[in-house]
Amino acid sequence: MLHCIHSVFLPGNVSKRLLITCCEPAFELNVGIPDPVQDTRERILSAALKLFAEKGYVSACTKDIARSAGVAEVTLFRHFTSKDRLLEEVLSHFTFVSVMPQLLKEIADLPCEEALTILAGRFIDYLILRKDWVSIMQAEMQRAPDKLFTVYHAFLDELFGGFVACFRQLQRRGCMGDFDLELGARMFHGICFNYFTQEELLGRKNYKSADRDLVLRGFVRIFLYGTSRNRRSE
Amino acid sequence: MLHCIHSVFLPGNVSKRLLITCCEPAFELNVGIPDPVQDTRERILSAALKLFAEKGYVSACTKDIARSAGVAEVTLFRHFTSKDRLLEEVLSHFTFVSVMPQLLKEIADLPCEEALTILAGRFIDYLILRKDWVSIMQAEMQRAPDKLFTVYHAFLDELFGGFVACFRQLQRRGCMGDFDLELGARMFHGICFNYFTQEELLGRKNYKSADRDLVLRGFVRIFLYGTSRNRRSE
Amino acid sequence: MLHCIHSVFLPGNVSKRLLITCCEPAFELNVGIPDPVQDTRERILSAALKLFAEKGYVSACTKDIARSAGVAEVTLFRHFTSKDRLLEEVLSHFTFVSVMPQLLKEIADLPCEEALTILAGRFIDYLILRKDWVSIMQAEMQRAPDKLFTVYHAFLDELFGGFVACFRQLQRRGCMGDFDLELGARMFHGICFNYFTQEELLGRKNYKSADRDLVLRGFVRIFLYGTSRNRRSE
Amino acid sequence: MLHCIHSVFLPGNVSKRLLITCCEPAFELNVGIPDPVQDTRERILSAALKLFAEKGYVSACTKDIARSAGVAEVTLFRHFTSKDRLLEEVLSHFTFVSVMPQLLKEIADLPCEEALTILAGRFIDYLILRKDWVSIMQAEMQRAPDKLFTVYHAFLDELFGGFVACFRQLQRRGCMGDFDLELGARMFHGICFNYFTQEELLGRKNYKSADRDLVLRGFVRIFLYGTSRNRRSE
DNA sequence: TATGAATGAGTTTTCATTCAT
DNA sequence: GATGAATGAAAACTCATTCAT
Repeated sequence: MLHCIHSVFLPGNVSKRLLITCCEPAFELNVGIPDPVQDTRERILSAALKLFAEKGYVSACTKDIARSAGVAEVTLFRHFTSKDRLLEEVLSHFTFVSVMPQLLKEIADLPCEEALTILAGRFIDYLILRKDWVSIMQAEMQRAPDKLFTVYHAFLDELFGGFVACFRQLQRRGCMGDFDLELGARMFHGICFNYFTQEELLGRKNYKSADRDLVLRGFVRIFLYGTSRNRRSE
Repeated sequence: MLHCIHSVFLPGNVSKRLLITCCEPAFELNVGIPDPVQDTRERILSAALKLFAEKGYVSACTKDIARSAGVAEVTLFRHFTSKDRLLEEVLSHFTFVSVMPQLLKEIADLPCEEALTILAGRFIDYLILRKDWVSIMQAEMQRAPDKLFTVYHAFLDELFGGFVACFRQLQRRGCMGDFDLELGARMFHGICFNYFTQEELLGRKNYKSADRDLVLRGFVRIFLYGTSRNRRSE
Repeated sequence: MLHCIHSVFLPGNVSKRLLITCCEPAFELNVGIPDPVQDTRERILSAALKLFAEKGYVSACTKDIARSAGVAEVTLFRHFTSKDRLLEEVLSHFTFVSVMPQLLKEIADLPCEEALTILAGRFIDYLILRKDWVSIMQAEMQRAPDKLFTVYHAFLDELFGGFVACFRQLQRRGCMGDFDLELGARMFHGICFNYFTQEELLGRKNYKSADRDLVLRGFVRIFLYGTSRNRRSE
Repeated sequence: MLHCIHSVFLPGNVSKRLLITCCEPAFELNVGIPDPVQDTRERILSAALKLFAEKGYVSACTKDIARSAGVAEVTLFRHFTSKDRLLEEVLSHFTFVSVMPQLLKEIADLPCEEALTILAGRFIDYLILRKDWVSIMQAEMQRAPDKLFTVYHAFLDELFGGFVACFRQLQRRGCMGDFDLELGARMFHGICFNYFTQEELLGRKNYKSADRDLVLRGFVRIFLYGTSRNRRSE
């Protein structure tokens, strides 16, 4: 269950490798114990994640998921009882892990603009890594079985909390102004999440990807200066 | 086809009435010509919009749409050939109309912060009015028949263009700093759209709705100060 | 819905023809109006009756029923919503009709032994005519959805009432003794029903069928003498 | 395999305890030899008997039977090869044992009416004890694998034989008239079996159970008087 | 002997779509 | 133009049974 921790929010661009690895983390961690049962289960989960994201929950049929996982359709039901339960398990199995704490340490010594730019970058990397997961959430929220709501809201709460903590740390260091942290967190999240949505989910490659850092830096600067007015105005 | 224009981006809060009216605008506009054929067509489109948004494209079955529109299932096919075509027609029928031009005039004489706050508010009102439409787009983009992409990207382009034009106007009036307008538009859009998504689509009523103006004003201030640094720093 | 009345409880042995006709009575009555919808419905009902009786409810699959009715499987569901509902409709569609009144008239002038023998014979004929229906009831009662219970108990109540009325009539004519009519009805019913079960359902052709009348007459005599003891003893 | 003998046809009413005990008789008899293999086998047989009776052969799935017996599903197949064979084994394992001989001795000295009333009562007690077994037979006869037919017909033959023997004994003692014994056996059986079916299987508690003896006595009297006419008429 | 894992064949049911009127 | 009836294709899910250990 601890898979993907290492790769998340690490410096550097997200590589194709990471995206693929993301779906089958057990392999790396359990190399010594190739438990065939877990393997089957894991393969089904990964196949389901991929197909749910690709075709939507309803259109991704269990037969295809099973075939794609290399097992018989029944096997899927043996492991997950129903398609609905499979969705739930997929969404909790691949759910985020708390990364903010570590990240806060990483950016502790960086200058403010640098810190926020890296924060934004890592957050987006993380979303890219969890692209399928996010995709499913975006698409299925309105059909929203309660379980989804719970998981997704927990995800958002965790994020906002992380942003708030980050801002507070920067404030303590004296490099961020005094402002409504909750509101700032929502704003910062909106900017990053929207960037991700447009670039990755909608495929609107408005900016060459090489320029990503520039764009994010641009966002950060506006945000940083905007929230600094109180300090400045003093 | 131009229904809803009047109600969009007009000053004042979006009332329940408007939201409801939105789905059956033809009645009000075509009172003089109660063309029964158009009527049938319109009723199907409205029913489809509602059900697609509610249950997702795949899960909203033609039988339910037809029943909800008060016609036989076959009639739906007479009018729209296939379910796929129906989706396309729904999405273009209820698509946005260019509202920015008018809005620019409205805020022409307002002080900058006021202008942007109202812009944000109207934009969100507009999204609320088009909630079903947006919902469908969010959910079905990944399944993305080309047609959807085209329509949605046109929608976004129009929006960004509008924001850019608005910023440019405010710059000319000397009340906004010098900054990358495209980048600003993306940022501003992200903030507003994310607010809408969370409040309306995800039902995360973090802020009491009475405070909406305060929140938006908070966003706008940060954005405004942030983009003014260049001017100020001079 | 009035099918089968004419053929039930008429004098004479039950012929193969009657048994077959029983399942598609509408043809005879509605010759002038070959309503294709009713026809389809009727064909499905008949096929279902037959297959349910033959293989049991669970084992008679809807595909086979549909094929045997000459329609597509979906058509069956269009008409009956679910397999469970189909069973219910089959059981009420082919349910008994009140025949006792007419029968009482028929045997009004016959000597007592003759009257009871004919009553027993007709009752068994009737069961043979409804063999499939009874078969299903026997087999599915324990799985017993409430609906079945209701229908079957109504069937039994009607029968017992009929027997009681018959005995009372014979008493009035002075040719039956004084005895507990309810108890007598249960006994008489048990004898006849058991005969039917063994001969028809279990295929225990212990007695040559030509002797049926003899067997029944034997039963009747014992019953008749047995219930006459009170009169005799006076 | 001879379990239940002691409790069958013993004087006194059938207690709840007997009914329950009936399914797991081996425990009591084999206390000294707790053969674990037989135990497993026995547990499966009992579970199968219960579930077959409750849900019908087809609906009682091997998984449930196994779970209810506390073993793995495969184990069931190890012991019985196939579900069909399991049914056969269940039906022969729990089949009746010849009880008539003993019963004849018991009623040897009783007055005729008393003897027949007790005979009827014991027979019904016996059926109640074998309720599950009878239930299965009733329900599955029509699907009738040959094996079932054989077992059930043997059961009936044994019964009829018993009744005939009983009647003959009473005749010898001079307390029953001269009549067709086969025919009488069928009649007597029908009356008792029908009583059982209605009270126990169909749950038609028409008569308060306290009155059971009265009802049976009523039946017996009619039967007795009816069959005595020949003697009397002389 | 006992079992956890896996499966092929089949079940009921739903859906978009066509036909005939 | 509108519809009731009919359908082929596919969906989720179940079941008895086998395999490997």
